[in-house]
Order: sequence, then C-alpha cells, then structure tokens
Amino acid sequence: MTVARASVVDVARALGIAPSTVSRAFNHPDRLRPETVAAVQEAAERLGYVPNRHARALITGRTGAIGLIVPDITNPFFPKLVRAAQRSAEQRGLSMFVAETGYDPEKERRQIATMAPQTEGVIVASSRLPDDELRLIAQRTRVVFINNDTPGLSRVLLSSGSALREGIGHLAAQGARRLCYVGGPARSWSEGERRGAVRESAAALGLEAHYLRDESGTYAEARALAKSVLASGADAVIAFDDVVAHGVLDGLLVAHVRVPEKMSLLGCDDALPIQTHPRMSTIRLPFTEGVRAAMALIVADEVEADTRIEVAGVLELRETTRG
Amino acid sequence: MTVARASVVDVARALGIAPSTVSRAFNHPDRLRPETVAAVQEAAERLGYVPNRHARALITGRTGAIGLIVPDITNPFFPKLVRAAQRSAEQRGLSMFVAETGYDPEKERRQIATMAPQTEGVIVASSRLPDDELRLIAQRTRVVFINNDTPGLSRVLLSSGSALREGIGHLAAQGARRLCYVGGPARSWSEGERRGAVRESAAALGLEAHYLRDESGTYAEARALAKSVLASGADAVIAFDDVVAHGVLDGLLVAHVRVPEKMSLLGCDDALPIQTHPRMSTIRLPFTEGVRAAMALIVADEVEADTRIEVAGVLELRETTRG
DNA sequence: CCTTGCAGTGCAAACGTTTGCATGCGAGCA
DNA sequence: TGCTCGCATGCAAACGTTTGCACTGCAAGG
Repeated sequence: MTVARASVVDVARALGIAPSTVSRAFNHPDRLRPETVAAVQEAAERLGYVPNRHARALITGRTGAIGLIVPDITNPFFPKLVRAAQRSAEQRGLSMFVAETGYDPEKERRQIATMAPQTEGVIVASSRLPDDELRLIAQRTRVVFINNDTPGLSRVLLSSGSALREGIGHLAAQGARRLCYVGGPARSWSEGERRGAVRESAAALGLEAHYLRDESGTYAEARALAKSVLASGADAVIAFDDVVAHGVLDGLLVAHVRVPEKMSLLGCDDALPIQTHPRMSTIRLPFTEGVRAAMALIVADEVEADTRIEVAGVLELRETTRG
Repeated sequence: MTVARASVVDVARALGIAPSTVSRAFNHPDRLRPETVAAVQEAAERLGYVPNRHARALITGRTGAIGLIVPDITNPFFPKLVRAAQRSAEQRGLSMFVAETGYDPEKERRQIATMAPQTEGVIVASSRLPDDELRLIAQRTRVVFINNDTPGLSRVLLSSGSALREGIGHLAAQGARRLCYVGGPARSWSEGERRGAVRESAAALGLEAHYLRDESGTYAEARALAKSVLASGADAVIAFDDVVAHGVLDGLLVAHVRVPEKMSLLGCDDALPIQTHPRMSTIRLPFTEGVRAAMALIVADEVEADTRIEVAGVLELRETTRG
C-alpha cells in the first residue's frame, strides 16, 4: 500500500532550510544557488519526494492534465486520435483524461462539465451538440473542437477535401466516368466536406455522380450497400471512411466484381487496424499535426475564440485504384 | 474564458451560513436539516458552484480518478478495454486517465510512476515489465494488472481457455482432425493460455496439432502465414486473436480455400471493428465484467496482494466454423 | 567608510476543501 | 422547573504547495 509520501517540508527539514526554497529548487532553479538546487535534488531523490499535483493545482490553477472526449472509441478513427493526443500531451508533461459519449449529447454535456474544471482544457472530437450550445460552452470553458466547423469556436479540422479532389482527378485520368459516393453519418463535418469535394470534382471533371449513404457508418451497412453501388452503374466508388470502404469492398468482392479492374475504390482516414485485400487506397489524415495544433490552442496564454485551423490529409494510392 | 469559479465560501456567504455546512450538504446531507440541504443545492446551482477536486483531493487523499495503461491503443482489443473501464469508472464517479506505452518497458514504468500519485489506483493491461519489478511496484502503489498472471499481484485475467476447449470440441465433432494454432506475441499471457488450451484439447481428443506464430500479432504477418497453414495439412485453424484470424482468413480466401467448407477458423476476443466475410467464429471476452472486478480491487478499502480473478470468455460460433 | 543594489533565502498567506470539536437550542424526562 | 441529551450548525485547523514580501549579507561604487 501507499505509505505517507514525503512532502516539501520533509525535504526542507532534512536539509534545515525553508520549504519555499525546496519549492523554488523545482520551479525556479535559476533563483537559487546551484549548490542549493543540487542539495535539494539529492534529498528529494533520497526521500522519494514527488510533488503533489493537487496542492500545486490548488495554488497555481494549473492542473497538469487535459481532457479528450470522443464519441466512439471502437471506431478506429478515434484510437488514432487518442494516440496522437496522448503523445502530444506527454511531450508537454500533461496527463490525459479520456471519455466516451456514445454520440449521446447528454453524456457529452456531462463529460465536458466534469472534465473542464480539472483540466487545462478539453479537446472534443466530432461533437454532436447544437452550435449555440457549443458557443455557450466555449465561453466559460477552455475547449477545442476537432472536426466541428462551427463559427465562433476554437477548432481544428482534419481535412480531406484537397486530397479527395486529387484522388478523383486520378480516378478520372484512369478512365472513371461515373462516381458513386457512399457517405457516412449526415451530421458529421467530414461527411459534408467529403460529399462537397465529390460534388465539386465531379462537376469540374464532367463526371456523373451518384450518392448513397451509410448513416450508421458501419461495415455491415456498407457491405449491404454494395448492391446499390453496382446498380448505380458506377465505375469508381468514394467511401466516407475506411470502414465503409471496407464494407463496400467486401460486398463487391462477394458479387465477383474485381477491384480495381472493374471498380475503383477510394477510402478515407487510413485508420484500419487491419489491411484489406487488395490494399485500400485512402487518404492519410494528419492526426499528429492536428492534435498538436489543438494542444497549442489549449495551453496558449490568451485564448481567442473563433480560431479555425485546417490540416490537410494526403492521398495514399494503393491497390484499390488503378495506375 | 474561464472566469473565477464559485467556491464553497461564496455559496455559504450567499446563504449567510458557514462553509462547512455547504460542504456537508454535499458530503453528509444526512447530518443536515433537509431544508438546509435544499437551500444549499439551490444556491450552488444558481451560482454555478462545482466542487474543486484538487482541494478535495488535498484534504481527503482521494483523487476521484483512476489510470489505465495499455500497450497499443490501435489494437482493437484495447479500445474495448478502454470503453469498459470508462463506463465502470463513470458509474463510480471517477474520471479516467489513459496512457499508451507502445510495449516499451521504460515508458510503462514512467506512466505508472506518473499516474500512481494522482489516482486512486491504476489498471495496467498486458504489462511487459519483469515479474520482480511488478511486485516491487505493487508494493508501493495501488495497481491491478489485466492479463498478467504474475503471482503476488492483484490481477484479473480475461480467460479464453475453457471456451477454446469447447470450440475445439466442436471442431472435432464436425470432423476436424488436424489443428493448426497460429499464435501471437510469445510474452503475452493470453498466448500461453490459448496455446496451452489447444495442446490439451488436441491431446484429449486425439487430434494432431501444428504450431505457428505471428509474433507481431499483425494482420499482414498472419496473412503471409496462411501458406504455412495450408502446408501443415490442417483442416482447422485456431488463431491467437481476431486480427490474426482475419489475416489468415484473407490469406486462405486468396488461395481459394473455402472457409469453413475446406478449413474451419476460430478467432479470439471478438473485438474487430469490422465484420469479416464469412463472419468470424470467435470467443467473446467479458471486458465489462473483468474491468469491473479490477475497479473493485482498486477502490477496495483494504488491499490484499496476490488476488487472482479469472473471468471466462464465451464461445461465439458464427460462419467460419461448420455446424 | 558609507550607501546602494542585488543575490539568496526565509516567513507567512493563500488556494478550496473537509472534519473534529465546540456551541446553542429545543425536547424529553424526572 | 431543572437536567440531560442529541441534533444542527459554526469555528478553525489542516492538507501540500507557491509566491509576494521582507530580510540578510556581501560586492561594488562613490
């Protein structure tokens, strides 16, 4: 069991100096004689002293922690985000709280309210709360949103639009004429961005485009949609994300449609824990960069509302597209 | 931005009562007149008072948080664990820190050391630290291990042995004669348990058994192993987990081996974010139950070292096995 | 030699709670 | 009526830090 831990006064007493000096040895070593600092460090080491974060938080107001709220940790997109956030936090010497909302607005509210007071700030991914409420929340708590482009908020967007346009250009160059976009959850920001990119590119390149939707974003629903994809007469499929793409791929394979010979397929996120066969062409999202930006916003000295940071994904052509 | 939050004394002043009474209204409402409690609640609500966890932690020594340390968050096994842990923590009114080690012992040490002082206790999954060191750590910090059967520790095991034996019995009943076990990382506790179960069952049922290993536990390596599986002459494959099983499955499918007609396949964990085709027969692990037990050990009043809790997975026959 | 300034350190207050002890008050009982 | 008892609440200390201010002594400058 945990025995009583050494405190700053224990260390001070051991050295016959004041607690404030011990504190300074850790926080402002430049204001102390080097020998004093060394002595304190030695004694702290010997006594197993480790600063009490709660006491420190109480006086300084800095908690040494950040929060991360995601809707669904089993969606492979979010573990990638968690990993990036944790590494970024670690670099800054922060610990990270994680919570899941299950896309439930009520849970999301509660999680934000719980985390806010005990963290430097919280990162909320793919929020499902109404814009007005988000703005209200942003007023009284330090919060950065990921993939939620609500004006008035601090937000970072993992964007796939330009890579998607590039990918569609590539598909067209390889002979695609009829696109089919299999979208995801309608409320998702990425969904809007991706659908928009498909629409634009199709118009610009003179391609036909057909639109389907996997509202649940699940593999099973996507797999069932493969029939509709075929019925649309498309020769290239763009999928909302890799899970959807994977479902479509398997649906096509079962129907003996050869990919990419008869049908090209482009996914998004590059977050699958497994490889498909053929290997999925997709868009690799800059998780690390995006989260780093979010973290910077959180620990920034002055917050400015309405900061919009967009980081762009890059096209990763593998085996489900030709060329 | 965060404005100065209301404190217990603000609430007290607003009501003309003592701070201690406000505190008691939250912590020992039974010791107060019901009307007082109601008044405090109303005022707290109105002023937006929310208790400062750091101040509370400072005086009570209870932090209201637990830690969870996993090796690799992108392995679909662990998001399941994270989810279970978070729900369990939430039920108990605890927040949850999460950190990732990347299977790096040094990082694991550091994460444990960082989390221990600021939590009620920490759950460490699939530790890669030597037994002696774990026992040392367990002496001075409240820690529960998951899938690490080191004597002397508090540990909970998500066991698949009995379900696996049942599954192999089923395979044999359906005509399987030569098993092939495709194992995972050698240091993993689950690996030992599963390999052992295969060995035992094979002996008991008079089946031949061939052993391969996907040391990295990755889809790609497993997929490449499909050739060796075929070479072994097996008619049924047991895989370390669903990722490995998925790799083997795809490798077999590419070689035009029909599953389950020509080859049965049994995975483990039931943690894949996608469905395979045919749907994977597997062993569903009791994440919720296991984590709940771990949580109970952590918040228990008296800790007893060397507590071993085993929760058993259940066989889930789907489409990669016959019958 | 006296003053000034600065580097190094100590003192004590403050952060927001919780809690043991003290206090006051009304009810019950003799 | 007087005494005891228990309930509801207040008082103040304590948790472990950090930090503004005060103090000391020494070096440098006049």
